[in-house]
Amino acid sequence: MAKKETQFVQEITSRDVDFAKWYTDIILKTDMCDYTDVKGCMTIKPYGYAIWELMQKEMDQRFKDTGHQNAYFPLLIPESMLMKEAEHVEGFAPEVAWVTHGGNEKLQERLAIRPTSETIIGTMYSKWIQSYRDLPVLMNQWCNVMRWEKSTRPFLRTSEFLWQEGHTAHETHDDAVEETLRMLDVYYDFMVNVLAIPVIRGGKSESERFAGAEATYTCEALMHDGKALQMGTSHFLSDHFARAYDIKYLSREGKQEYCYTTSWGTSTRMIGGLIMVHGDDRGLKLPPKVAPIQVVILPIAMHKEGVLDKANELFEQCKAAGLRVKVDDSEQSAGWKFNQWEMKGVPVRLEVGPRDIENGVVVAVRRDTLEKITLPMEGLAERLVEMMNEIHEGMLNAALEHRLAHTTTAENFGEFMDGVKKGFVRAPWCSDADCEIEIKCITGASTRCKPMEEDTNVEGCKCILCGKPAKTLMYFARAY
RNA sequence: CGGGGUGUAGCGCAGUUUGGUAGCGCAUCUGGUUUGGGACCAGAGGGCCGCAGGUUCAAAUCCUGUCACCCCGACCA
Repeated sequence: MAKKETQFVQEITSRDVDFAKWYTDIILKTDMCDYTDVKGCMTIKPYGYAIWELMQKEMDQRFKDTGHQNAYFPLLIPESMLMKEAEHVEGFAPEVAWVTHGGNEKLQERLAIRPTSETIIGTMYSKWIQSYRDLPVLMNQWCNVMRWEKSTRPFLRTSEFLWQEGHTAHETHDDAVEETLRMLDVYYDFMVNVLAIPVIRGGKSESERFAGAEATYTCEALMHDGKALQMGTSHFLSDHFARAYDIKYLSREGKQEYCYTTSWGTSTRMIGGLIMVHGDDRGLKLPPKVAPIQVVILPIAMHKEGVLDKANELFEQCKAAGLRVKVDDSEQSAGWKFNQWEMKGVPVRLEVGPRDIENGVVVAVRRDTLEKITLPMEGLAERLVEMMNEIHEGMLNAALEHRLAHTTTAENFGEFMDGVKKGFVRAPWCSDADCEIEIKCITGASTRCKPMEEDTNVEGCKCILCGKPAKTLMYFARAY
């Protein structure tokens, strides 16, 4: 017994001992991804990609439900096109990868590999939009983008990554703001109700804003090690890009007006968030809605008569109930399979052995609580469907509890310093960019967001660092 | 981009100081016994020692260059 436990520890580094090593152990050993020899790029293997596909499906449905359509725009952006919005260029220039040759010939104009598509989509929109009757334009693109990052980490920050970027154009300022917030809410709904990650919605500080945006809203999650992760952003671009890319329409009053545009995106980075929020020393822990396998059936002593048949019977029953289910009839010892599927994060494991068959029951083991529950075979699938919801709720609550336990409200700088070591810190802040930089230098914490669901009125309070009158309550944290 | 570290079988590593036939554990394959928390016995396969130059009779080992990855900073809409 003792020996077996030791062997397990050797396989995955303990989460509390070395969080970074634990993270890479999990993604490599659960077959989610692999490194390639291309700088900062990774291969997403079938198990990781299956999770992404489930995320895509859930998000895409939400985009459709809010009136958006999918489209596809080119990977390569001519340099001159990219250069039109000054602030945008300045923000992205350091991380753009360039195509300089076509075959053997040097190109007259370099082509940027898209770091994001505002510029090329803006260019297309200017051709497509003529009249207020064409508005709003609500499109989304599923694609890859490339940003030449200096340091990379699988899923969290890679040179190339998969994402979705929504781009919309509207008649009025208010319409665009409304869209920006609507999509933030779609993200929130997705993260809470699909990923079981309780995120904080809010506005970014000026310096953390998207290059060229008037306002950036974010969903911020707290990882188990107390660092924050920006899970998704929604930008109100005002008429900045419309002016740069000449997106104009003839108004109801017969005048040429600039559109107001938005953009919003989420990426495979969320997979990293999923791991770091829910995972434990046994490995991955997947919320049922994005688990490629929701129920794994393990026949015990499977060569004994009737065992495999019963397992397959249960498989059919679960499948008919709409569960993603698998029978593991591989020639491994039962103990090995237990650990393997726990590591892969499968929400429920069913054990079926001769003893169970005799008694007309199966043993179900929940991945989130490791609780063993004996269930009658009768009505099993229905019970499991319910259990999926219970697991989702359980995981969401556990993550929320962890977040609340690692969120402090700082009244002085000493409390701020202590709080930053633990997780989120709520503090009154002057909104000054220099003060923000200083806080980051001293504590390593950056501003995460001005929360939308909390009272941010700090009238009469002083800024946590500089002591000047505070303008707002702000969330701070060290971040990925 | 600075400071440190690592590249040897699918994974984890030894061997490098002092040049001399490529090693270990796990995994894999074959056959058999097993299976309720990481099973056992017997046998087998697997390598351009990151890549490119150089020194040498001889290089995983010494020298030069280069690439990639990891950690700490800086950077990161």
